[in-house]
Amino acid sequence: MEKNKVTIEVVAAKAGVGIATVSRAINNMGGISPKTKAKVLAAVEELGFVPNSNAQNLKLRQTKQIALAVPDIRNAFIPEIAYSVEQAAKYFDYRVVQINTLGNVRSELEVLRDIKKLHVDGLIILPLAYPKTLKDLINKSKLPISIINYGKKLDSDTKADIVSLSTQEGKLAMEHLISIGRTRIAYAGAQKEIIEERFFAYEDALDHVDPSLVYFGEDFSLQTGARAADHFVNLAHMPDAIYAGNDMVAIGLLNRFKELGIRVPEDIAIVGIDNNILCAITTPKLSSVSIMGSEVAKVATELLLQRIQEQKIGLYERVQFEPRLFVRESSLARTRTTQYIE
Amino acid sequence: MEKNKVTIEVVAAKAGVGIATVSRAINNMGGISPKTKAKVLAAVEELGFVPNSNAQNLKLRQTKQIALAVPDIRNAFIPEIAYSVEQAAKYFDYRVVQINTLGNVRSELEVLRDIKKLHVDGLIILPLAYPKTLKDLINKSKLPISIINYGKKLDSDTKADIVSLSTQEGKLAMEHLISIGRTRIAYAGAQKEIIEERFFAYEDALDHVDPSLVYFGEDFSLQTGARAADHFVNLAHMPDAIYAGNDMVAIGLLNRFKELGIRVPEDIAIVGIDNNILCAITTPKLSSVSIMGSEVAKVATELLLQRIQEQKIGLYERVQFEPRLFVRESSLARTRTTQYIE
DNA sequence: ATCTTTATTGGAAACGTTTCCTGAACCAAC
DNA sequence: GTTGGTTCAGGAAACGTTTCCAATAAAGAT
Repeated sequence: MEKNKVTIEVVAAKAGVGIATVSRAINNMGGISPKTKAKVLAAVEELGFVPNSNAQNLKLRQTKQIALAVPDIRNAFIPEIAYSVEQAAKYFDYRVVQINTLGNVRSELEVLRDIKKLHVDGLIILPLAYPKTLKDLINKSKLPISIINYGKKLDSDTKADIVSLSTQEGKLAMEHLISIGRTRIAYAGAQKEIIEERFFAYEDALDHVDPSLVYFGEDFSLQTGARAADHFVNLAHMPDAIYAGNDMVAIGLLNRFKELGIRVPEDIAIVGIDNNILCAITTPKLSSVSIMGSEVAKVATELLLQRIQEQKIGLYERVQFEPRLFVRESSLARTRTTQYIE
Repeated sequence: MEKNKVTIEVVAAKAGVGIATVSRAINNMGGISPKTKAKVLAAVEELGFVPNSNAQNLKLRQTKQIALAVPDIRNAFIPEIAYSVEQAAKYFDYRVVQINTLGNVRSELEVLRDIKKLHVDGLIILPLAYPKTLKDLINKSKLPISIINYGKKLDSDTKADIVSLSTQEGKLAMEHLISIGRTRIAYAGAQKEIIEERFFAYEDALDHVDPSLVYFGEDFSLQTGARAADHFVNLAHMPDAIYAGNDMVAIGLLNRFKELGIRVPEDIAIVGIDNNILCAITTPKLSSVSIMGSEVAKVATELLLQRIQEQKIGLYERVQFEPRLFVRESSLARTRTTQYIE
């Protein structure tokens, strides 16, 4: 690897000054005459000197890095979040280390447990589940943490800034389906343990839950959607609307229904959640509720970095973003159906 | 930030040994009796000691981190690559720092120029363009670099491992369109400077290029596809097939054609490139050529980390991955069209 | 019992910065 | 020309490891 041995000392020698002076010059601090400063900077330039960040960080007790732990960068709205975090961090001159927890609760806890080994100044985590251990580990941790809260209310005494993706998106979706006159509404998503709120919203919106209208798959994927479609189709009494736990599931439903010759929204209306880029390109276009992922990521990052820089302790923020409903073809009201059918 | 002041010295005191012994214990090196080792490890456990990586790295002259510079994590097959890199790096106990160059050539060069400031042991870069400066900067750099080569042949004297996403994917796509009997084939993509090979494959596959059948948009996006569709529709003599520079463009075409009442593949066949997850969920399903992104990313990462660990110098690898064609509905041959139309 | 050899151990230097603190140099004012 | 106050510069300590090297203890050979 043959690193350049250009250290601050070499620069000092070249410029004919002491190392302290070089340090002052490159960090442009006061207490140095413009003339020597220029001299030093010239030497820096000529030698191509770059301060060794390990040494700097060792001395300054920081790393200028934060970690971003997400379930899986390949999923739905995560790239958007990763992007948003990276951009916000860059503004503070911070780098982002990427960690995929792989939808594995154990590895989420591991991240927190080994957080010191991570070699970062702070952590942004988007947890999949919220076992009691999670809060304990967070509260025990000395590191600033921002949580991007996905669906579940966290105990208020959690020692972290929490930016919540709305917990109302399910309600919004359900209200929408009801408002367009659907009465037999189904739910499709992963087992409720993963993102409970999504399913609770379903229960809450209905007087009575028909168990046959609830389909729990393994995950929030296209496959889950396809299997859910098969399940609903085989019912004696099919639903007339489906609230899908996320867009991938919704698209899985859409596809399978198309293959089965079931019309959306005439036979069944569908609403997804996340409002990802795919919604606009499915057939029919998918109605969806946006949870404002990139805005949330930005705020979570800013809170974290402010906390780090100000060495703020306690006074944890709670920010809640409101969801937005985007009505597209998959949930047009029946009275307007003719506009859609060509 | 109130760091734990648990240093190796505290552990040494607790265990009643010297600091050198502690170091030997935690890095399980030889020359230490099992008994003392156990004693030290117990103290480590009890105090929750975690070695300060800045100090370690300063001493060892490494960072245990690599940077991944991609145009934009939100685009098409990039998340897959980022994921693959992270997983491969984890295997070597390395972390990945994420950088989005934002499709900006200048910022790509900046990454290379400031590579020392990046505080990493190596770099994986997926460049958008290949100005002469790029090679110069790479060759001048002392840091190990793996290039994920996207479409353009690099000079063979580039001092980096190069893993190439195939340059034959365009050829494959064109041959496919020709094989299903299409004669008036168009191209849609970004201006040719960005990924030249994609367009060159188009030129190479044809005896004569009709300029009206070539549409260059600003980028490889849905919008570019939509605009291309408008362009082709207004032609006196429409194409009967389109080779799209990537899937997003292809999907943009697909959508706009649907709105315009033009049938795919009956009126116009379409083939995209990347074979991303969307291909299976469009209507009609999109034929596409996969460039094997995650395999490429894995190999690029492994080469980089091997180079780092073995301190290998010179002997740069060139790996080429072959593309794979996935035929779906958007490019079914006309004789089989009836199978598709319901 | 004495002398080698081997297995463990601890002290101290080094990695490359930042920063405290002391010292020199300069200037103005008496 | 001495004094007092600024301003600027440099030496050295400290950050928390790893590792060389010397030292000690244990063990084996004579």
